[in-house]
Amino acid sequence: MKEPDVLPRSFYARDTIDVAKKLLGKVLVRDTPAGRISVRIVETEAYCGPRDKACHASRGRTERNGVMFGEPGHAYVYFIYGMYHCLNFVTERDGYPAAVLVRAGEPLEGVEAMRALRRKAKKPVDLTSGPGRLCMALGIDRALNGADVCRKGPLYVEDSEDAVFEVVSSKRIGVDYAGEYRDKPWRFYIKGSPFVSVRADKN
DNA sequence: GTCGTGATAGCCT
DNA sequence: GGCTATCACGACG
Repeated sequence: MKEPDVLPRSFYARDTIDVAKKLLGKVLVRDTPAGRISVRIVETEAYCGPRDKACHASRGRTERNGVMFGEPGHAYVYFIYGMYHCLNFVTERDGYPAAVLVRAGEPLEGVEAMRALRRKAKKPVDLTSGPGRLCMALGIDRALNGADVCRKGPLYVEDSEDAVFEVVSSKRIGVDYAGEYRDKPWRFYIKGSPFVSVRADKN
């Protein structure tokens, strides 16, 4: 069996909504000293640059969101609600601040390692169904902010065989403050996947 | 099963 | 000082 390719920088260096859709079904890999953990990405959201009021970059460049202003194909990891981390991939051209939030995955490899990192998950489906949960299960924190995900390292994304699935779009979660951008249908997930986040069916 | 609420701290005004 | 790209828990039934 041929080794899967790591998604190249050109994959991320294009329209953010495109990237968000195309990431569905791809394999997110977390290499740790304790072993390899991987999930199939089943849910994403697009945050489309300075005009998108839901995007952190809409209030200008800061220490926190600086990575988003840089080269595509890097991880933008931030801390939220005083407790959780969220994982994003920087998109578009260098200098244009946009990113895709990875909201949920389907566990593939390293399930035991994920369970150890997320003792509170009662069922397998609770391991990675939500942006905060996903980061817990994969041991992702701000140490990985800025990491290059276009080559093998602690964090990267592999291409996958083209599986057949239907993509559903809906409003993004938790962005009610974003004015006219609140209702943009920039959340995408794999139809029927039991691993999408808990608020999946709200629209 | 669904609903409401509290936790908790970094970030920005 | 207010807000946040969330989650877990307990109260219901």
